[in-house]
Amino acid sequence: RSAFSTPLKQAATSRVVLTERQPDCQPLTTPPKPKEALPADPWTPTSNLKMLISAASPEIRSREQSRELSNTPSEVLQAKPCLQEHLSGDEYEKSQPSRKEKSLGLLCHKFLARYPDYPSAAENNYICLDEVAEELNVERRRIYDIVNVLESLHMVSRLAKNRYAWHGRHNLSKTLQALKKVGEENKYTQQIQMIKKREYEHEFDLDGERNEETARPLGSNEHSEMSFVELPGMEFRAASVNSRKDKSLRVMSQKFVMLFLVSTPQVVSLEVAAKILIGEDQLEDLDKSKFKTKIRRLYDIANVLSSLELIKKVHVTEERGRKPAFKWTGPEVLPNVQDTKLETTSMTCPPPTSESITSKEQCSKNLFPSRGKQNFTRHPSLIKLVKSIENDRRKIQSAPTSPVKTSASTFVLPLQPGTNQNLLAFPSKTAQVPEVAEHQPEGQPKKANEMQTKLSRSALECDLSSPEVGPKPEAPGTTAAPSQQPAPTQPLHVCPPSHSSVSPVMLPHTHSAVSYAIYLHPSQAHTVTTYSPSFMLQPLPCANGTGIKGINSKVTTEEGDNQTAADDPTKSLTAKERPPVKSETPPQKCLKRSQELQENDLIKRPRIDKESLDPSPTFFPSGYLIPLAQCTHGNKAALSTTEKARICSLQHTTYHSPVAGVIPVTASELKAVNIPAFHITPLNIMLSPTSIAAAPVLSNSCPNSSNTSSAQNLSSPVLNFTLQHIGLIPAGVQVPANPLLQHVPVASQADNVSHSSENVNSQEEKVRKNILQLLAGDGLSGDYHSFTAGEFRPVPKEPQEPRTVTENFFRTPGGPNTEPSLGAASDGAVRTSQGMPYIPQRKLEVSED
DNA sequence: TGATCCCGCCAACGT
DNA sequence: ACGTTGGCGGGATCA
Repeated sequence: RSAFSTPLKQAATSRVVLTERQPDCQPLTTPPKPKEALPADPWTPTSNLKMLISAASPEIRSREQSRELSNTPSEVLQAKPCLQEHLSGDEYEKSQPSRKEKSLGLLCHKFLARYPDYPSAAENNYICLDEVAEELNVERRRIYDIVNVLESLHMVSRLAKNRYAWHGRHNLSKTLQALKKVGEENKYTQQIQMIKKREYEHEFDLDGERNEETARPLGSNEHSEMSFVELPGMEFRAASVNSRKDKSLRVMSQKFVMLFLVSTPQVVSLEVAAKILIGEDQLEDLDKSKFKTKIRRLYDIANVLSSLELIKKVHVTEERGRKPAFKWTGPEVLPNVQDTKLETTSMTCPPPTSESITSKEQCSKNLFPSRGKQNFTRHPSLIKLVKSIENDRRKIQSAPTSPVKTSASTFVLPLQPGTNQNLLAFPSKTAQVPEVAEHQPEGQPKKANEMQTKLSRSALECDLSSPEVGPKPEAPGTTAAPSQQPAPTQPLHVCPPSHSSVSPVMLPHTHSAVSYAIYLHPSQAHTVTTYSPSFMLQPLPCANGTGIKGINSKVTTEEGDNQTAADDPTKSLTAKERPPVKSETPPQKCLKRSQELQENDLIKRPRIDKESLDPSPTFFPSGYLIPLAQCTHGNKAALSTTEKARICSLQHTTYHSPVAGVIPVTASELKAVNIPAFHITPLNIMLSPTSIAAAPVLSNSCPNSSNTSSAQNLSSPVLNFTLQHIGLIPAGVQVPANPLLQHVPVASQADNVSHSSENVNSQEEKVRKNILQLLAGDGLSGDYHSFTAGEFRPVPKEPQEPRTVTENFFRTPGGPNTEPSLGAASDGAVRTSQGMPYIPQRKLEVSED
């Protein structure tokens, strides 16, 4: 718990405030980054506002702020309480803050002003909901709204009960990449078009015919509920959070963002968004109230996103009239992320040893309160293991027959059909194999492997080098000396991720290096089997620019700034946001390469995908993406780096099932974390293999998944490969001996695995068996669940740590969870989505208010 | 009016 | 049983 509860308000400077706020911060750590140093006024409501204002980008909300804030500073708000007493009724009322002053957007600004965009790794920015609510003078409920949205962007993660960790924008680029990817996989673009088309049709020929076709696709698709998309790293928290059915805000927020990222003009009208999000749209009859509610929620989300300056409100004018819409003003999401910068260091970094320990300890302190040592202990063994794994992997890859490119392979989360757990998958911790159903058919040519390998290298380099994807944390001026803190490597903890593969599906990264894990609802899982056709459909996946179907829209912002074209994202970026991120030059090369590869793959593979399409098509992946946790999971990060490289190379495979989630951490993450080179220590490397291993394809196949020929397709080599990895994985996981991990429930069979590497072998065997079974078809059974990683919680010493995982993730039927299936699910029934025809475009104009 | 969206009831969850 | 989360939608404000 935070030590301080004292309100900062009064005397501190904004900066100070921050610092104080975070009791937990380590002294050493650099001070919070104050974004531009703010004036050091006493902390008064007013000052607060000022901060906000200054902080706030002018573009967004400028109007409101200027109006509201400037004129009636919120002083009123805070001051009021005192005044109130004296005032008579009317006066009192007058003094009351207007509705606007209480807006979520404003509140969000205040909230954001409290934390640096790019907090240094060292500092732990803990957020205590109670405190915040109190300080901001709002009910907690409101804070939840904000936090939930921030969480969807992985800007915060939940640590424990009333507590969240602030990550700022470090993970933002990754998150966005992941979201974009998922959005593409979901075919959101098509869905949007569909909707528009329908509307269009409606206009003219009222119902005439928009029969099923039109309707269908939509319904089928989205319906599914999604889960949350998580980035590797942040998962822990997610896990806990996810356990619940997070139905809305979080997920809705991610979906909403996805819409922006996939749509060409990057302008999304509320109406369309609501329909898609409802997914449900089942069949047309949206009921009004539902729709209305959705819209309400979208406003809530939009307000927060606006405060983050990721979107801004505009109006789209169509024939019908003006419709409220939002335009994306956030950073462009590049397919790949990569920066150069640290890589060298990271690569070079010496293995962790004593020093690492230190760092690690810090980490653990922050993130995981008590455990650290253990991990280290295991080191050596792990290393060996890793190496061996690596070797194997190499062999495999190089092998002529080399199995399908690993990249392609994906693991699917096996969710039980009935269960609700939406999200599960945890990458990390346990590896349970069981569920895996089949692996995917994608028989992709292997040649890719070779290339990949090569690429991977380069990619790695890139990744490594570019530490920050987005985040460059260091705020100028800020104290932090990233270097100082060793990265918290807690290597140990990390490991797990790979295994987790089990549950989560690993997606090959398409262009982006980003990895994410998607959690699906069980129901979805079935459906999902297929790969997303989207790729196929869209030959030009990435293009952000001109879109395919563009609507002619004119966007105008209020301020009249760049409003016009909705598109140039570049402009919009704020300096703050984009800090380091964009420097992608070097990386770009990598990207290009990877893309090229991808393209090739696409070309090659298309057929397969198509096939998959037919059957029951749609799947919309819904998931939650988790970014790597920064410090927390330093290890992972390390792993990820390696993987990343691979991924990078591999990415092409877009097609995977939407469901899958990628676990691997990206280099960027590391950067974000500010983890020093350490991460890359041998351990990491070692791990990476594992993580990679995870990649092997296993798709949860639905039993019926016609498309996937998974089993059949597996080549023995592949199978072996897969098995090996799988087997390894578990071992690896355990090795780390991270307490957390340990707890994680392992697959029933696997569970025994001891942490030590030695045990691995036996374990492997088990695993293999399981896998085989799965392949055979057993896997489908819903029983087993995924495991998860534990979540990290700050609280030291609580024994329960592990609990989260178990409980949440593993809920078994019968338990509390059994919840009503999502309504959606039922209807979600499958509808196939076929490619959507392009919709005739209408003219739209976007205007500002 | 229609667009926004604050407010807070109350259920699901967690402890 | 009680505290935390957060879905949800009535109805107040705004434009």
